Formats: sequence, structure tokens, C-alpha cells
Amino acid sequence: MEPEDFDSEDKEVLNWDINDMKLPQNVKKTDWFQEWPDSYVKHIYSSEDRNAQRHLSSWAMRNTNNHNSRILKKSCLGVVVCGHNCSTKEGRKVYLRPAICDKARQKQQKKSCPNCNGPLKLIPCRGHGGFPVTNFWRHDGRFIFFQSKGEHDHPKPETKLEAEARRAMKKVHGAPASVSLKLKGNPGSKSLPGETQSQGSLPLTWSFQEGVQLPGSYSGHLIANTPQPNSLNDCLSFSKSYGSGGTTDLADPTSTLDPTKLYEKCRFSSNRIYNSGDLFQPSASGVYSDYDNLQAWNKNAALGRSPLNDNYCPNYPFPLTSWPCDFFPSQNSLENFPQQIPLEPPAAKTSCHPLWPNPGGELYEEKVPVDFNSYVPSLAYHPPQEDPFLFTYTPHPHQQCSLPGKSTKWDFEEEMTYMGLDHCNNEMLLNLCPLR
DNA sequence: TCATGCGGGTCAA
DNA sequence: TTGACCCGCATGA
Repeated sequence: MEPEDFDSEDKEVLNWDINDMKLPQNVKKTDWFQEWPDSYVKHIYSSEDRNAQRHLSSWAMRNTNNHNSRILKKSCLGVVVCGHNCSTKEGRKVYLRPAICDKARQKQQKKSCPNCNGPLKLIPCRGHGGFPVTNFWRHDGRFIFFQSKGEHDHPKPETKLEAEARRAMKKVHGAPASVSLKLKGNPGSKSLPGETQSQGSLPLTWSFQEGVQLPGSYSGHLIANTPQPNSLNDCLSFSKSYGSGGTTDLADPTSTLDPTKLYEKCRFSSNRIYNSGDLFQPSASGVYSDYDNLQAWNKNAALGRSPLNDNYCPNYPFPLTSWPCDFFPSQNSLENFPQQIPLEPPAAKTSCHPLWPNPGGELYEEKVPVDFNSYVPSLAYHPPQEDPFLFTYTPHPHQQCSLPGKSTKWDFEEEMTYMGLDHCNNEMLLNLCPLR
């Protein structure tokens, strides 16, 4: 759509700034929540969006006083890495989430690298003119306005859920899970009959975390006590967050909380990300959408990460498609997800996931930029020494994954074994797991 | 214990 | 004046 096609109201919706006295209220479509907002983006979320209400971000953002109670400002803390720049045997880098609390962060930095016992080092974010990237949140009317300034110049840290899961893991097991991993073998290097290695599964969250490598998608699954509603919430948000082009139709009457419909919607949403056309859909906030998607893509590709990964459900504690198979979210889980999910049927997959079966049934293989900042594959992955951010990726085709058994009782070993086998990416599962 | 939000205050550009 | 940052406090999980 050409800019001249916008009427004045549209322009108002598109050209707002977080500091404006008056923000647009004639927003027709709100954005899907973005968990990894980057670059100079703006989003308009529904005031019903729980994630937006909580001003969530998977970047480690701390509150910053801007002496303006109307606008909440947050600045990025960067990422905690090993001072020795060590790698695990599998070539994974250590990317820990900086503690938000100042004291906790100081304590954190006194701790040693879980991998090599070297010192931990905080890489500050300098993505905004040498200053940390800042995020602004403003509640106005029925909407929550979000604006990001700066581009993160550091790897993604582990997500909040991952960090919480890691802490919970420590509490429950008392010792680093690596002990267990050593006993059972490395999860990333082991496969079961009929299984293939995790690398091709693509959006694995394989950031190394204090002795335990947690695929983000299972981070909430590791500990039974880990609250799952948030994970589901996050997943669903992710399913909706396929790029800043995602929008939520406020008038969508299909926003029932019927789990089956939600699943179906989520499934559709999952498909959406592979529709190249979606990349250029205007977001509610519009202005940056098209350009920023491209920009983000290019940047992420340069950084070795893929926007597609952001569209994945890295914090989802179980394979999304296991709903109809082995698990169904509680109503409680769904309550945390007030946003609507678009009902469009899956668009033709003009651009497929590397492992997405094509219409002919064959797995489609495509080289895509992959986020190895936080999603580090194992095995064949060899980290370049000169630049840890530049990774090469060769997907392994023909991968299959199995869902966890029907038993709801997973002990830790089983979980780790399962996780180590092959983290099933949602999109693939969507095609492998029978629906209802 | 830590995340989060608020707000007083300081400092430098 | 503005933006970044430090600090303490309160609240909640």
C-alpha cells in the first residue's frame, strides 16, 4: 500500500511517537505481542494483552526512570557471557540472562562460568548510539503503545522463563543438571532410533545455562512446578507474533477461548510465518512494519539469527501440537491469552521452513538464517572462532521427532533425554502430529 | 530472593 | 533541558 493511500486517520495511526501528547485511538488492528522487539519499531497492543500489560520482553530490560509516570521506559542490560569466551563441547556459547535487580546482577557477576569456571562478563547493550536500547511503554485508552529505540548489538540472552526454569532446576535438584546430563549423555548428541539430531530442528533454544542446556521450548516443562500458563501464553503470543506484520483484529468475533479453536488458530498462525507475503503485512502501528521486517531480517541474518525463530514458541513448555495428542492446556492457561488470533487459513507456503513438508509430502529444505545466539544447535555446528555471532547452518533434512509419551509423569532424566533427542519445532510437529 | 514499578536525586552533554 | 543512571522503597511471586 502506498503512503498516499492512507487517509489522515491511517497516517495518525502510523505516525505516532511515544512522546506525543495524543496517541491514536482509532486503531483498527493491534499488533501481536513481540517478545524480541529490536530495531526502531513501534507496536500497538491491545490493553487486554497480558504480555503487554506486563511490559514483557525477552531481552533483559531494566526499569529506567525517565521522570515521566505516563511513559514507562526500560533499558537493555545486555547479556552475560563467559569472560573466557568458552564454548561447550558442543560448541555452544554461554549466554546468560543478566539479573534485572542491581544487587542480584552484582552477585551474578561474581559467580563463575558454569562451563569453565571462568569469570562471567556482562556485555552491555550499546545499540542506541552507544547507549542501551530503550523500550517505552505507554498505556493510553484501549491500547498499549510500545516503542523501541536502538538495535541490540549483542546476542540474545536466555529468556526470562529459561532463567526461571534454570533457577527452579537448581532448587529442585540441588545440583547443576549437567550432572544428570553427564550421566545420561549429552542431550544434543544422542538420538533414539528413528530420531535424528537436533540441529535441523532449527529453532532450538540451546543457549547454555549454568550447566544445563535447556531447549527453551521445554524450559517450562523441566520442572513440574514451573507455571505453565505463562508458557502457553507466551507460546500463543509467539504464534501470533510472526513478525511485526502480525496484527490482531479487534473485531474478530472468533476470539473465544475454546481450546480447540485456539489450537487451530495457533496452528494457522504457525503457518503464517512461512508465507512470505506476511512479512510485508502492515502492522497496527504500521510505519515500520514492512521496512523493519526486511531490516530485521537482514540484520538478523547478518547476526546469524532469524526472525523466524522469534516466531517460534521458544518458551513453550511442550510441543504445541501435542495439545490434541497428549496434552491440553488448562482453561487457566488460556485465560492468560486474551488476544485474538487471526483465523485466516494457512496461506500457501511460498517460503517454507527447512523441515516443512511440502505439499507433496517431502520435507522441504531451505537454507535460512538461524538464531544461534540463543538457539544453538548441537553436533555439526562448529562455532567460528573469529566471530561467535556469525554461524553457518546446514539443516538436516528428513528429521522426525517423537512426542513425549502419554504418561504425564516425566522424571528429569526422561525430560532431558527427550529434550536431547530432538526438540520438535512446532511447525514440523504441526504436520507430523495428527490433529484432532 | 528477585522481578518490577515508582520516584528522588545526580551528572554530563 | 534531556537522557542516563544510581539508589531506595514497595509490592508481589
